[in-house]
Amino acid sequence: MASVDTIRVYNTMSGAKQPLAPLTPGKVKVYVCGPTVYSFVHIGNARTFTSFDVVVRYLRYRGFEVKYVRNYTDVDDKIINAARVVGEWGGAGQTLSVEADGTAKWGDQSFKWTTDGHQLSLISDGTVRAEAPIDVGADTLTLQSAVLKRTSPEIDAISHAARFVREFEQDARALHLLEPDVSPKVSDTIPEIVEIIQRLISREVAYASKGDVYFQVSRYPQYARLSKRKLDDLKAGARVEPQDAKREPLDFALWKAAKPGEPSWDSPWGKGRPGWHIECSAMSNKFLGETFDLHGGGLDLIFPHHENEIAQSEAASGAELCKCWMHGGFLDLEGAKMSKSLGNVVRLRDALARVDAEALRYFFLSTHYRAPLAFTDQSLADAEARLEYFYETLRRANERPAAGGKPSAETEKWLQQLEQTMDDDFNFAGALGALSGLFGEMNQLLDSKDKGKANAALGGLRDSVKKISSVLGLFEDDPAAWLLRRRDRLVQQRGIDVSKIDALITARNDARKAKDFKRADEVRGELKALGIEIMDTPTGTSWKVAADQPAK
RNA sequence: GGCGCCAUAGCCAAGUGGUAAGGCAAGGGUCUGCAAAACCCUCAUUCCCCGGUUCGAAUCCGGGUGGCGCCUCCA
Repeated sequence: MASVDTIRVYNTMSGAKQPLAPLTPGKVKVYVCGPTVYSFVHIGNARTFTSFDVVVRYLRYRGFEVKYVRNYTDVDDKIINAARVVGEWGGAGQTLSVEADGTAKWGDQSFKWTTDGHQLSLISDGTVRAEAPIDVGADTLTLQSAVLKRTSPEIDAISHAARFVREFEQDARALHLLEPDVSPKVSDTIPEIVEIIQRLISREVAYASKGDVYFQVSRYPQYARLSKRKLDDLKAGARVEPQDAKREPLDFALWKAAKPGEPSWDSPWGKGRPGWHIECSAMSNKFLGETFDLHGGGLDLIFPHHENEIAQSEAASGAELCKCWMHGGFLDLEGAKMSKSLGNVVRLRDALARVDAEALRYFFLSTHYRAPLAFTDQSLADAEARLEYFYETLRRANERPAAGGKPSAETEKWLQQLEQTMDDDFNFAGALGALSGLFGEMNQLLDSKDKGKANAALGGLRDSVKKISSVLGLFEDDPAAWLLRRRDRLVQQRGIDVSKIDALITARNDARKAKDFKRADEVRGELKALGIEIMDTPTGTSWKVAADQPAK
């Protein structure tokens, strides 16, 4: 094992890379902000989770014992709001059907929807088509001046959240995300949350007011040092809702008094539920202690989520929350960050139906985790084509006798390059460069005339690829199976008639046997016109779907 | 308005003081009955523009221009 004190990580707090230097040598404690489970996760979430998945995998590859915690926020305004509108709403002779998956139907029109708890917005083609104010107490919606009453039983927020925890788990498996060591939920952490809030009150940085509890930002002078904001600037933009029981505009809720129909728990301040940020303070403290090594999340969590987390945790414990703050860059869709309020969001599940999971991972790894990444059909198609190259190479390598063996000097060089580049703040794109070198070498060996020598070298190379595979979460499938599955998917997407292809290939091979090459080439042309490429190999003729158009 | 990030070939993208990784596309070649795949070669005297520091800058500093993000829920 190479020296492991060379890993450097960019810390948002300092704005610079720093040595990893774990609190306990050889062990790394990682906390990643997981999904708020109000609906299906989108590909932007998926990118962030994949980034930290690779970070954890790499640290383990480097010999660290990693404790990886990624939470589920299953108690939250967005969940409550979503659960409240999901279901059937009737009136005016029409039915509004609001589905948990984020789609809605009004008559024969289809929409995506969002809600802020006060109104339901129906969106199509990125434009809000209708807004329906919600009358919570009366359980009615007003859509285009028609008053709609709920006609299906309301889903409670907790089971709505539980469903999307399961959906997330399914997506995570499909994306080959490692299971974290602990995946805590807010609903399982209420006592710890209450306890930390009590401590904040006793330290006089928090106060109870009308059943709510607020963190008093002015009592925590170090506030906003992660986002590097000036308190005066924040005050200028702070919102004060009339019903708020806050002392000062910047104060934020640790505990919210229960409103009718909301999930709630008993507390010293009456029935209520945690505010948005406190759960991460409680969960990280419960499973990783007062101070841990790495805290990850998307760029957009810096303010206010992580800022508030720091304030709560550090005010409560008096200790530094974490040594290094890592933030993943956004995934851009059509030149802009995906915006839920406009409904231009691609769900991970939909993306996985179109493109191979490992191709999606490869795409996520094609640039540095902190840089923006544009989600386009072309880049996805490129990723899948590249993955096909890797798998084709591995398939060929698998046909050789499985001879163990030491990695060649050449292989060692590529491995070293991969480690060097990953050591420098997990440079994914750099790692992919080293990967290309490795596969180039493998193909050279596979093409080599000196089979004995090649097979010996191939053994060591294959082991090296396997190691890298575990780091990147790529090439986890059987190569032949992957290639076949991809072909099947393309066949289905393009509506290709396989029996026709088989017949044409047979016809061509008959022609070839008869040395009628003119006819054989004609058949090749016919197949080409169908979007099929054929390969003559020593073991027969195989075919694939030409990748001449982006995967749709 | 406040704060911050980014700008490298036709496209995607590494590189943060020592003379431009890698991928796609393109052109040439090897192999092949012909192809495909694979492999080899070629493909940025130059890193948005203008100044400055330095023996030396894509990399540091100053000033522009262009794009994006956060400041409200967001991965």
